Amino acid sequence: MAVPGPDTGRRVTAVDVAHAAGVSRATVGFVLNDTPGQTISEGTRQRVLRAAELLGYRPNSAARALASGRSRIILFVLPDWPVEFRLRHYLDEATLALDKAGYSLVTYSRPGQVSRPLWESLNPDLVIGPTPFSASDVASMVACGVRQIYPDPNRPGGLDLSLTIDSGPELQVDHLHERGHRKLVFAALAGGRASSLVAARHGAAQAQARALGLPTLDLKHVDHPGIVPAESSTADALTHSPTGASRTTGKAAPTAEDALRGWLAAGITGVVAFDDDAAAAIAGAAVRARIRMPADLAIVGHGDSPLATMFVPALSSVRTDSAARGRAFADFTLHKVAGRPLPVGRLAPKPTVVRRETS
Amino acid sequence: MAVPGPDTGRRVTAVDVAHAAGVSRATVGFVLNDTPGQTISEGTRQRVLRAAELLGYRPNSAARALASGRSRIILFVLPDWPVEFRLRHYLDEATLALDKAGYSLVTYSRPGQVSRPLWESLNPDLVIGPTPFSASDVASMVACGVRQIYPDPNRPGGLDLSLTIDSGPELQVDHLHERGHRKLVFAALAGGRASSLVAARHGAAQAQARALGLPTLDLKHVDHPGIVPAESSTADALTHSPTGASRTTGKAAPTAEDALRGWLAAGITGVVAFDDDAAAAIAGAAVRARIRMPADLAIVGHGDSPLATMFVPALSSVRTDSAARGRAFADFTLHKVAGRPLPVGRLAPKPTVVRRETS
DNA sequence: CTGAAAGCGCTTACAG
DNA sequence: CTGAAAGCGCTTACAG
Repeated sequence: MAVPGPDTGRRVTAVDVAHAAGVSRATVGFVLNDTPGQTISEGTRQRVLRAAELLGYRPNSAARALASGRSRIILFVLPDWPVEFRLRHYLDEATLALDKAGYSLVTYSRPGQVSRPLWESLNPDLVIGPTPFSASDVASMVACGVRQIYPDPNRPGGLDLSLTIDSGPELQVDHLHERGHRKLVFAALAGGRASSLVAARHGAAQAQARALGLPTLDLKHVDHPGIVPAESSTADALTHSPTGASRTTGKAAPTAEDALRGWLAAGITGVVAFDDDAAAAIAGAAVRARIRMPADLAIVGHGDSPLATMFVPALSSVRTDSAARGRAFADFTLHKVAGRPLPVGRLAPKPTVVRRETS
Repeated sequence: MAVPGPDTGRRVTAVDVAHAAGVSRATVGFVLNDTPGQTISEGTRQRVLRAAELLGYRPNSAARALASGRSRIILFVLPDWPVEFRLRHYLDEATLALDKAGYSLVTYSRPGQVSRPLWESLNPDLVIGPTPFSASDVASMVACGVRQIYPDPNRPGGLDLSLTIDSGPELQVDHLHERGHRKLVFAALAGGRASSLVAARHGAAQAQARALGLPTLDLKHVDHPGIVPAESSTADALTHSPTGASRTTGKAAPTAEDALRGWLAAGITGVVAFDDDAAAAIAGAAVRARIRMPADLAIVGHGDSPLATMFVPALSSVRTDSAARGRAFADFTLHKVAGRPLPVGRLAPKPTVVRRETS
């Protein structure tokens, strides 16, 4: 009888390990899963472990999922909007922490209408995303046996663990305030798809401005040719031309430089940018308009992307500890799948302002 | 007897559908899977389809995978290096095309040493990555029953479908050549992790320079404070300070501006950048050194990232049709899982140069 | 301390 | 044209 192994075609199963170790199949499972409530003699344990190692045994996860009813897979549905640069650190840390607990993290960016969303083929134990799922998505997940969904469709209103909001906007406002700026605007790129996130960050910045006794902090949209607009929001759009010359716009939109000068004329001296892309677009327009930074206009971005250090002038920006947030995410997830209540008083990692040349 | 459905806790199975449609369980499978070689009467077919629809039946993918031995999952292992901005378009298109054929695409960025790599929990039919897998990874995949691995570990040497190399470097050289530049360098950021990709692109650029009768195109590494170096490559490093003032470097490295002037003094007028980050770092140094672009120095990036349009001056860059490449990837994958040979003469989508202000 | 056995929900020859 | 039945490789009460 050929011993199954890396050489033969057939995959090694628990039966093979049981044979090799001279025990029953169930015992193999007990040893390998550290099943509680079983008392296995140390000798048996070692024999099983050694046999499994020797044969290169890997449990078949489909069989395991079918028998146990749990896949040990966590599905993370990525947001629609461009993901921040540091998401990878975040996910790497979360993956590591979940792996230690025996879970696998799968990230999913769902394009348009697929016929089989990933939760259908993966049978995840838990699905989590940054924004609420549509009713039909929830129904589909439930039909696929997903036990836990976050944000919880039964308690709409918000995430238990905020993946999208940090205290960045507050910090941006504080920073500009400390440096003597009083009249601020909140600026985002027109055509970005993260409208809910823009609104949330703008709201947070506004609240902080109010708390500091500053005037109302308006939301301005900044056009940029590199960005394809999703919906036109021409109201307060600021058009930016890459060359300052080759403009073919039909509408008589003000040039970016003119608009910026308008801001300055209105007494605005500080810009809270939604993200570093918006900060760069505005800083670029300021460079072309020969507006001095930070003397005439101060700008603080959000995300601390490579763009912030690359840009000339280098962009001040808010940095978050992505790795710590990734671990917090894993922590949240593990508590949920285990059905344990979340410990109270856990601290979200605090972001910091990295000051560079624009503030 | 309660009819199982969205309301009851129990998940709907094929047995429920069979009951509702008044047929056997096997027939349900035949209808839903369009099993070839079965002749089902139209009436039966419709009854089954309607019952499945009504009950919201979703096949249990774990059971299906266990019984059939195929998971219909494709695992895409992301490269180690920062992924290009347009990867998302690429993956979205690939996901869509694979979905149509009944397959799911899962992307995987593996952090450090996890105890259970994703191919262990997913049982993918095929694993594909941009660079060859280590021997231990291959062994692990084989032990987990992965049938197909690309790049093929048995035929080392390269990908059948190039995910990493396009004809971008050739185009960059052509573009600079057309615009009258003769002495060029190839520049990458020091500390980037994509060393194999840097070498490949540099090689392609060099070959094209040779074909055009240009002098040898050296590889230069550019330091940038925003990038954490993986390995030090101090040999020909170019240090870039974000403020031009607050430098605390111990070593007496030349300033970025000085180094750039060195290039100019050596007669170099064109830079083929590995990616847009490298292009931006060099363009930024040029701005600070008051070197005119493209009059004194022309730069062409690669990837056409948002950075290229954001930067001042806006960066010329090579753009690839990511969506078309994503479809080509799906096509490749589907041929492989079906065991069909790849049609010959398929064309990789051709990239183009987007000329902006640096060339 | 260990094993025999049922069951998870499918697929797939095989038999009518 | 349709159904009865074995089998995929696990987990998990249950019985010794």
